[in-house]
Order: sequence, then C-alpha cells, then structure tokens
Amino acid sequence: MPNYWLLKSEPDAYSIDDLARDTREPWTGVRNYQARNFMRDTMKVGDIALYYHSSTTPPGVVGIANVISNPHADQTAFDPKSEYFDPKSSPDNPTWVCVDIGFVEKFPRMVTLDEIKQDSTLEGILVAKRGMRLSIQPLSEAHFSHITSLAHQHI
DNA sequence: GCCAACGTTGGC
DNA sequence: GCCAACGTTGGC
Repeated sequence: MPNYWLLKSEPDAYSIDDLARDTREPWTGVRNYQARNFMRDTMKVGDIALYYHSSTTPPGVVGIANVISNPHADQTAFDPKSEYFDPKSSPDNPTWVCVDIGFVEKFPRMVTLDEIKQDSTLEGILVAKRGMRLSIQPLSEAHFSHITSLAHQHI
C-alpha cells in the first residue's frame, strides 16, 4: 500500500511541465525538519503525490508524481554557490535529504485551492488549512482519488 | 505589496 | 528552557 502525499512547488522554480520534461528530479531544497522527516522516515518507492503549484494565481493541484528513490543526501546543501547551501550539512553526516520523484501525469485541468476548500468531500485536507505552509504534506487515499477525479471532470 | 501564521535563532 | 525578534511562506 503506497502512502499519498501533496508536494508544493512554485511553478517559477520547478513546475509540472519541468517535471514532465525531465521525467525525474531529486526533490532538493527542502529545509524544514518536518518535511525532511517525511522524506527520510515515511516515504517509500512507489508512493504517490499530488503536485501542487503555490504562489501562483490561482494556486492548485496540477498533476501527479511518484516516489522513485530511497532518501539520499541533498547535494545542494554541500554547494556553497547554491541558495540551499548549509555549512552544517556534510557528506559524512547529511542534515538534509531528498527523494527522487518521477513524472506520472499532468492533469487536463488544475483543481484550484478554492475548489478544494469548497468541496465537503475534502474536509480536513491539510492544504486547505489556514497557515499550513508545509511543503510536503501527507494525504489520504480518498482525498487523492477525489481530487484526481475532479481533475478529469469537465466544469 | 500586505500580512497572518509559523519556524528558527539567539540572548538570557 | 523561555521567549522576543526575526525570517519565510504563501494566500490574498
């Protein structure tokens, strides 16, 4: 049984189209301990994630990715020229880890945050919670399935 | 651009 | 270990 997740990304930084082009990408740059712990401790190969575009108008879910690697050191933490450089992280004892994600699908339409908030079936979904800034969020299979079916539904 | 919410830092 | 200050996120 896979776990389900929601992955946030600003499309200016890395969009679903970028992932579709690259087909896979190490999910680097996570510098929040809770999000890191999800990747390090709970994510496993075969897990499935909704891909969410944040800081855009409107924000919303735009597709599906999957987890295709075990956790490994986030190399950007070792690069002094990277905006994600962290001198406290070393290859011997990496502070920050990431998993590789793969492209699964770009939805025919975005399911907007507003639509998610209006939908009573999605009650309790973390991304709709006020002040929720976690960039990697656990998701129920029911919520995953519902959003996926909305995305394939004409409106 | 504003600002609420939250996480992190650092002085004590 | 407390907590004020600060920085960041991200919707609006």
